[in-house]
Amino acid sequence: MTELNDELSLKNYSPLEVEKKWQRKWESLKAFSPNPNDQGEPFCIVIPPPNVTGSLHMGHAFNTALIDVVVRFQRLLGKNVLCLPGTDHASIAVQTILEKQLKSEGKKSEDIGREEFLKRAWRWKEQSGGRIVSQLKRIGYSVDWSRERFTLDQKLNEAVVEAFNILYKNNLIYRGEYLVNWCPASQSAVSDLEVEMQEVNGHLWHFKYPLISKSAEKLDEYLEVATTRPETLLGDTAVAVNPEDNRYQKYIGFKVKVPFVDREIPVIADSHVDKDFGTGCVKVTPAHDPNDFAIGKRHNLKQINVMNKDGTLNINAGKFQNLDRYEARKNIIKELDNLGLLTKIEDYKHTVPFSDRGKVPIEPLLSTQWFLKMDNISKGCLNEIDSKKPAFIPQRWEKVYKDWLENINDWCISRQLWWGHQIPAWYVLDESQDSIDQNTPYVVARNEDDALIQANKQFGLNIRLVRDKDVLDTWFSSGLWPFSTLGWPNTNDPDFKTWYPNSVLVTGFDIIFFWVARMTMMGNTFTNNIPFKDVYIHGLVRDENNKKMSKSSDNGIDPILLIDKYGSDALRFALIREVAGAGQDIRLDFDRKKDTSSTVEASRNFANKLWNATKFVLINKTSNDNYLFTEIDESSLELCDKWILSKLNQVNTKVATLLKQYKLGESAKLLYEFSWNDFCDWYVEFAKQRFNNKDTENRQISEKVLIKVLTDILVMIHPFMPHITEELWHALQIKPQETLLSLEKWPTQENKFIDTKLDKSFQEFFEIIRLIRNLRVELGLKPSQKVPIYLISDNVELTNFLKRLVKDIQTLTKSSEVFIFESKEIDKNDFAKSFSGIISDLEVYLPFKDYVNLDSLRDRLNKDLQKVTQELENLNKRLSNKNFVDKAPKDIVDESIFKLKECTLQIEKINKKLNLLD
RNA sequence: GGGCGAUUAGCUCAGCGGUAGAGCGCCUGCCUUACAAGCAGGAUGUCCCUGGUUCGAACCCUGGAUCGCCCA
Repeated sequence: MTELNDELSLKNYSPLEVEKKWQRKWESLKAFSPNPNDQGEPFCIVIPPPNVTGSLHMGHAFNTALIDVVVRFQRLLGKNVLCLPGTDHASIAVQTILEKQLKSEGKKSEDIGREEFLKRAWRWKEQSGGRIVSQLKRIGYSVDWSRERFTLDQKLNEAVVEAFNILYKNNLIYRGEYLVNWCPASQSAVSDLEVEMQEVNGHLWHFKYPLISKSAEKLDEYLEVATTRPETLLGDTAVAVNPEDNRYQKYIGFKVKVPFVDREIPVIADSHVDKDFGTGCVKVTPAHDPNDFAIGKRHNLKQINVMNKDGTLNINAGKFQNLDRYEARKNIIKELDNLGLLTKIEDYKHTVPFSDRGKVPIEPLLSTQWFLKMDNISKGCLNEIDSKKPAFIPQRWEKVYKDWLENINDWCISRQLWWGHQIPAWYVLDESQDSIDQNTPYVVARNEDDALIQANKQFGLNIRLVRDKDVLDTWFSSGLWPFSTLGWPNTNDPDFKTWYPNSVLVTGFDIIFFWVARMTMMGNTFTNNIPFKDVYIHGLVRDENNKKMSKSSDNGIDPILLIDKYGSDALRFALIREVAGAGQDIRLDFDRKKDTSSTVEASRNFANKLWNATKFVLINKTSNDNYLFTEIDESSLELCDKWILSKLNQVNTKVATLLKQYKLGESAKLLYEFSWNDFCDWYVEFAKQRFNNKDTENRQISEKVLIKVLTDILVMIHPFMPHITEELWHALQIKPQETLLSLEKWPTQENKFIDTKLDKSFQEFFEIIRLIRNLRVELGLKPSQKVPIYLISDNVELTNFLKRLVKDIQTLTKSSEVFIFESKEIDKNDFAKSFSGIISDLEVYLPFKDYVNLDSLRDRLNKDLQKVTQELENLNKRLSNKNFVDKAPKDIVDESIFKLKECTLQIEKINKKLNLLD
């Protein structure tokens, strides 16, 4: 044995050591850095980039595990696989963190200026991003680190600028004044998707506006309105009622007076007003509410903005100027009450939009922003859906994707932040001008020089340029990720040519809109291609209380905790084994006090099992000769060899098929069962018996089969548990040490070994072994006590089969001797007082009169009798049903008839035995 | 209001037309020279309820209950 094997056979499984070793080796060998010219069909996954702010949580670990299984499997299939890693810059999140830091220093971002701010941001990115990369490496991700990308890399930045220019040139980008979701915390617009609706306990305040008639006379009548946001009344420009509403029809065309600001506003009719909500009268604030904005457009209402960007009220709020929006609300209610205008306060549960990042209520605010026109772009993707571009797995998510594309709104892509891709638009000012408003002309270009040339052409030479301060939504650049990472806009880049479109996108369902849809739209627009063939959607990791793990609810579990305890292989396997269903969420049983998880522990135990099975093989291997790995000569195989090879090849076929369909959980379970139950529990035990024999030829065959099966198991499990399988595979010295299992080939499926009839025979055989073991337990025999057993049956096929396995029966049941007879060969009366069991057409006797407790024997037989009788009844019922016999498939009917016969026979035998006892 | 998912052993979940499974936990016995991170046995279920389709339903279809998610 070599040093390596010595080491292994002495040692216990220590995941961390093994994992560190192979992670280093893979990296130093650049094992996963492919060349575009390598042979093999190209296969490419670009990972969903985690954002640099975070440290990794279990959700990332899950996503990573899934991707890595797919990628490693495809590599084993011989494809030219690229798995490209990276991170995204997360504009808002980073900005928020940095501003917090600054605040603790008593500073604001304006104090240090954009340049210094960005320096800090980059510094911070280096730290934080580094942490994520090291975490990903500890999971064992087989990505190409040499191609790692970051959304703000020079190249990717160029791609963003190019994309913006193309879109602008095609009239798809415009600058306009719209109601946007304003986050007063981060002081930036955010997109619809970054808004989360939350139910809050609020109030519905009712108050009345004094009416003024058409002839401008002040009436002693009032119109009562109800609102959840009284402070917005300062910006009201109308009161609307439903035209069908009899109560208010007469007032249409009248005016009301808005208190505090003394503005007279019209009473208008709009069919969108719900008669039954509140009082049926709606105050209309076009500058502060999306519905009102729409009403305002329909009726040409003025838009009066009463709020500053930090959530305080502005000059239009009159005496409430400079108050915070919630402070103002209190004051206004109080004063309305003083004026006798407040009529009612109701408790009211309603949903309020919150900023995802800022965690404060969103303020719908009128402002000038950049927008991307979506209708044509989304239509392009909708047209591809029917041809399964992309193909969603599971398919039901296609509907979610489609619905969103069909009901899409224009995308507000500008953010009032510094960290990100600055918008490549320059405002054109003449020398004297220094302020920019919505009418200021601008040019869009690839850089400032080009912008100047353009601007000079259009506006003459006496101008100066000021670049737009805003940056683009992070998802704008993420949308380009599948191709910007591969060299786009240079479509001649070998990476792009080889690996685009990507093969599959693997991601959580929570990100279908943010990401999947944006990528398909961008991809389709810029490359005329949906950027990936498949989209494999998985569930979310939830905590022990079924809550989604997230930073904000502080329930995240650091995967590194579990990796430290059980190893990455165990964590990966556990996560995947839990995900057999079609994209269900997984709940991780994690004990927060002890940092333990029984699911992950079970997977670690499985890894340990593989470790020890390999140890067993190494210890018993008699030679390092290559004969062990040469082709197996079928004629020399024993029954159990044939059986395990049959199983192996079935498992191989099934697992390969399942993996191609992204049924990772199911394949993991199958491999677990086969390795543990078939290989370790049974085949290794068969082998032991043969190792005790002196027959060296037989022994060598067994060694050969052991190694063949174990090797295949290691290869097939490798995508799930890459480190331990790589270690064990090397320990077996199947190939020269410099080769890697990671770059090996998936085992060939040899159908000639598949023998389902043999499988059935062995199933029966195992049942017989179990029966004998049971009998021994019931007899109270100690494990060390060896007794003879008698097997009696008139089924010659069965007895012949069993005769070939006599030695195995003996060792597996710890019997001193095994006798197999046909009933005519013996006198059953000799066994009258023996302890016995019956299984289909076989009787088992343990002739130990001294031990026999007749009552317990009778109990056992009666119990069996009851069970079989019940089954017989069921079968009888079934078969006496004419409809069943006529309509059910023939094999089902035949099977029932066969079972019926078996049952009858067995009952007969049990009864005979019972009679003998009496 | 619209849509999607879940409901199966004490717990976490598979199964999705032929009469119920796994892991963990639990009970019994074993340190059997690969493995106590183990071995051998064992117990445990109106498969949420209700109709229907079918020879046959945990599985398909009606309706409902409970929980969760997404969109408005």
